[in-house]
Amino acid sequence: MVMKRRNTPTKEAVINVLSKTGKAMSQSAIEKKINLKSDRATIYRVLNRFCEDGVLHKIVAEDGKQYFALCVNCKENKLPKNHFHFRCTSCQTIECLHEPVHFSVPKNYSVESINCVLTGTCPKCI
Amino acid sequence: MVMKRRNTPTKEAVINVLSKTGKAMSQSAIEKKINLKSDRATIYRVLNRFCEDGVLHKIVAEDGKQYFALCVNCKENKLPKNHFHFRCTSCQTIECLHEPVHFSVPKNYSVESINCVLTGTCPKCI
DNA sequence: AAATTAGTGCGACTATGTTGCAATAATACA
DNA sequence: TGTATTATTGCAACATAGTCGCACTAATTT
Repeated sequence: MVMKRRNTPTKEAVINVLSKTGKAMSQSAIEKKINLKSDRATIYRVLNRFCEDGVLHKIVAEDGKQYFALCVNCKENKLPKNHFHFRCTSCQTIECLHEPVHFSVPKNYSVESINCVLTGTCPKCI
Repeated sequence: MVMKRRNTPTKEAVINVLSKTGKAMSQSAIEKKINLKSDRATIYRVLNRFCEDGVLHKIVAEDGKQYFALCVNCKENKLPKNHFHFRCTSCQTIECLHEPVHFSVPKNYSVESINCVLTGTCPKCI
C-alpha cells in the first residue's frame, strides 16, 4: 500500500528553486532562496520524499552536507546515470557534470551507490 | 616558522590502529579501538595534524562522516594518487581501492580535491 | 633542572539531520 | 458543498559530528 503524495506549497517552492538554479542545493540554501517560510524538518522531509520518488538525487559533498538536485536535469541534459559532481567552494553550489563515472571493483564487491564529487572553483568564480 | 610536532601516546595509538586495520576509520571507530582513553577533540586534532603533514588522508563518505586512512598504504600498495574508496555499510569500514579515478572537467574549472566513494557490501560481509 | 610551548581535556558551541506528536490541510467521497 | 480520511506540517527534542577557547599537562630544548 503506497501512500499517495499531496501537492503542497513547500513542495512546489522547493522544485521551483531547484529548477531555477539547475544545481544541487543544500537544505539551508533552499530554505534561504524559498519564497515562503517552512520548517527545517519539513524541507528535509520534502527532499527525502522526492528522492524516494526519483524526482531528486542526493549528493554528499566533502563538507559532509547533503545536496539535492533535480533528476529532470539529468534526463534533459542526457547526463549519464553515474556522473561526477563539481562543488564550487566559492559560490557554494554543486553542479552535475556530463562526465560519467567509470570504475571497476574487485570480485565480490557489491556496489549499491556512487558518490563522486570534485571540489574546487567554477569558471564564474575564478 | 613551522611548529614542531611532538610524540604523544595518542598519536602512536592512532597510527597503530590505522596501520593494523589498513583501512580508513572514523574518529569514533578509532576511539573505540584505541588502547587508551583520549578525548574526542584530541583525536580529531591528532587526525587533522596528520592530514596536514601528509601522513593521513581524509575521505568523506555518503554518511557525511570523515574517515582517515594512512597514506603509507597508498605508497606501499602503489595506489594511484586519486583512487576510489569502497565503504561497506555492513562492517562500517572504508577501503582504498587500486582503481584510479579518471575524469576531465570543462574549461576553466579548477579542481582542488577529489572525493570518490562507492558504497555497498564488501566480500567478507556478503 | 628549568624554560618553552605543543598537546591535552573539558566544556561550550555550531550545524546537520532525524523523529515523535499533536495540529493542519489536501484529497476523496458522499 | 460538506465531511471523513490521512498525508503533511510545525514544533520541540534529540542524536551525532566536528570545532574552538582556555587553563593545564607534559614533551622537548637548553
